[in-house]
Amino acid sequence: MARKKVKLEYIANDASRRATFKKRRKGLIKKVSELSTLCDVKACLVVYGHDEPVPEVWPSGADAVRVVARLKRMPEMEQSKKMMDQEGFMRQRIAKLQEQVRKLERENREMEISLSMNERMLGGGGGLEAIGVEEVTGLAWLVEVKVGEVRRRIEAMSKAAKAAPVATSGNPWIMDSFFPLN
Amino acid sequence: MARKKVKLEYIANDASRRATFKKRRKGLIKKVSELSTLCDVKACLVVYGHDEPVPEVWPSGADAVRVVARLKRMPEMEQSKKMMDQEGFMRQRIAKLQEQVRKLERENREMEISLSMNERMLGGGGGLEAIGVEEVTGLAWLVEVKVGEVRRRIEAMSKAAKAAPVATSGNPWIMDSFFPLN
DNA sequence: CGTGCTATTTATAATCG
DNA sequence: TCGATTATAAATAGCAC
Repeated sequence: MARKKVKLEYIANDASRRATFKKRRKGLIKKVSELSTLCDVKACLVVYGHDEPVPEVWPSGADAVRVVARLKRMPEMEQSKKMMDQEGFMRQRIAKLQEQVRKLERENREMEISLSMNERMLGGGGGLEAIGVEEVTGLAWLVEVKVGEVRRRIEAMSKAAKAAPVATSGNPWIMDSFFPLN
Repeated sequence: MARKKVKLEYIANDASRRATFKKRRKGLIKKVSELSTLCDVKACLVVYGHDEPVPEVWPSGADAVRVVARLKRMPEMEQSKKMMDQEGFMRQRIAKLQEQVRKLERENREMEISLSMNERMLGGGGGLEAIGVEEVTGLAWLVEVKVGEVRRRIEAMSKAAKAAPVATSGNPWIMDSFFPLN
């Protein structure tokens, strides 16, 4: 933004790129802090330098880093969903298990609702751009519970598989069951 | 940065603050993406809006959030019917089923506790401001830990499967792809 | 409340020492 | 390579609808 308009693409020239990086990162951090001050909102910026071992973080590291780290891992979970998804492994016996689990899940859900931590999020159906502090807090617990359920199911599956392996034609672990796309 | 120089302090005027927030957050996100593009560095920005139910996250904030939402939405688990089961695979699973049910029931109890804790945090008549980055971070960390547990569980299953192979047409067990360590 | 539209303030790309 | 300088590109505060 100065003597010349810059194209939005990778700056090949090494020196220029590094200079630009330093300047812009500095400006960015300033901007974030300003926004936070002016509007009193929580915000976090993390910038990993190519050669720098420790990323630049605002505000003071630890906390922000963890939050961001977690956030960045979420997409991986999405991948995990696809991974385990394949074609039938064990299909019919679990019906009853499902029933009971579902029942318990329903109870869980009712509690969740009672916590009123989500109609907004779930309501959008997909227009989720961000999570508020309240939502994150609520979600943390919710996720914990859900993850716990999944873990237990997996445990059961593991034991079952060891006890009586079965030949399958496809990929057995249909994770969509755990992480439905919709 | 315009008609008048702005003081670096909380903007008391509600309307002005909101307007400024929207404008600056937008600009900030643009800046982050530009830096990332120009210098090819990893960066992440998270902005929690006060009134905004949804915080803005860059990059792929939407995706991350969507995943969480999906977890939360995990209601019916209809597809889970396909999940396990193949040909009479788990038969005496009832026992384990019951065991799982017990565990889920325990979870319900735990959740009730969580619920009360959560209410306390969220309570106070909209005193959401009371929730600091600390709390959110802690919860986020908890979730991360839980997710890690599941991942390890799945890895263990993967090894077990290799030890006692099951005929498959694909290559279902590349868990590292699903749960990259990094 | 959101949408534009300037007038100015900032952020910076290029340059210089 | 690193600041300091400067000419421009961007961002945006205050207004008008």
